[in-house]
Amino acid sequence: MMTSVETDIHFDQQVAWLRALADPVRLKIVHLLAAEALCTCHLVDETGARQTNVSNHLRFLRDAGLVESEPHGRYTYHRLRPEAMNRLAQVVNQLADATHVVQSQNVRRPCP
Amino acid sequence: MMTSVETDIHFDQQVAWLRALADPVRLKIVHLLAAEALCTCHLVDETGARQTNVSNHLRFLRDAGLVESEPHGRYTYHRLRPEAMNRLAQVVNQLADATHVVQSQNVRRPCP
DNA sequence: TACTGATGTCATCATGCGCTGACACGTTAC
DNA sequence: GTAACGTGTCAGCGCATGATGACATCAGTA
Repeated sequence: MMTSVETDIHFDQQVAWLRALADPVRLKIVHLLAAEALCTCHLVDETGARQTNVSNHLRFLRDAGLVESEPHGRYTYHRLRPEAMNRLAQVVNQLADATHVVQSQNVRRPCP
Repeated sequence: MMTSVETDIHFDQQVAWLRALADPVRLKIVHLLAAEALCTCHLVDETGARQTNVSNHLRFLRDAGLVESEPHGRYTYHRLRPEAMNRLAQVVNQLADATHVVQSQNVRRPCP
């Protein structure tokens, strides 16, 4: 049984993940990284965004826990973190599943 | 084989869904609606937000295609749209699955 | 060693987002 | 019919977000 603090932390984590994905450039980056690990310069080419902007977005994604980065000489490789992507998928799946139950059984709270 | 236009529409739809969920109040509303259909007044009570703010958020969720609303006398019931939640879940699942492949096979693009 | 290249940090700015409150409109209760 | 209630729209405001460019730092090359 989750306490209120644990629930809040988990909820805030969900918001952070979703915010991270809610920007077009960042979502594009995540789609690209879902196919292969890439350097910043690859992401700059693929997205068409300025290098500094890509760097800012990657910072955001890292802070949200979705991406990890690793220096490789003068280059930096970025990849998605599977466990974070999994947990996000779990949340969304639970919402989608619950939505079906609510609809099929027409669950609703009575009006006051 | 999707054309570029179809891809863009689909991508924009993803961004719209994610933006809809990326606000704390809206995510809270979605969690609540995943449990049961609710009136605006219920959502006002549960979220603690102003009625007009809840109304604004519901407009946003409807425009994103995640929620549908239906008048019920002086009340309005809101519910999540299962097909939209499903499609969102699919997108996130695909990203999570692909992430595992990239990691287990260490797929990466060579540096320039 | 000097120069080039990749990348991240910092500061700044314009725009858009989220919140608020007045108000209009439809429904319900008396 | 009138008043109360529920809700959505509109307009306005303050702040956060996303983009930009200068610059610093580190790695690679000649």
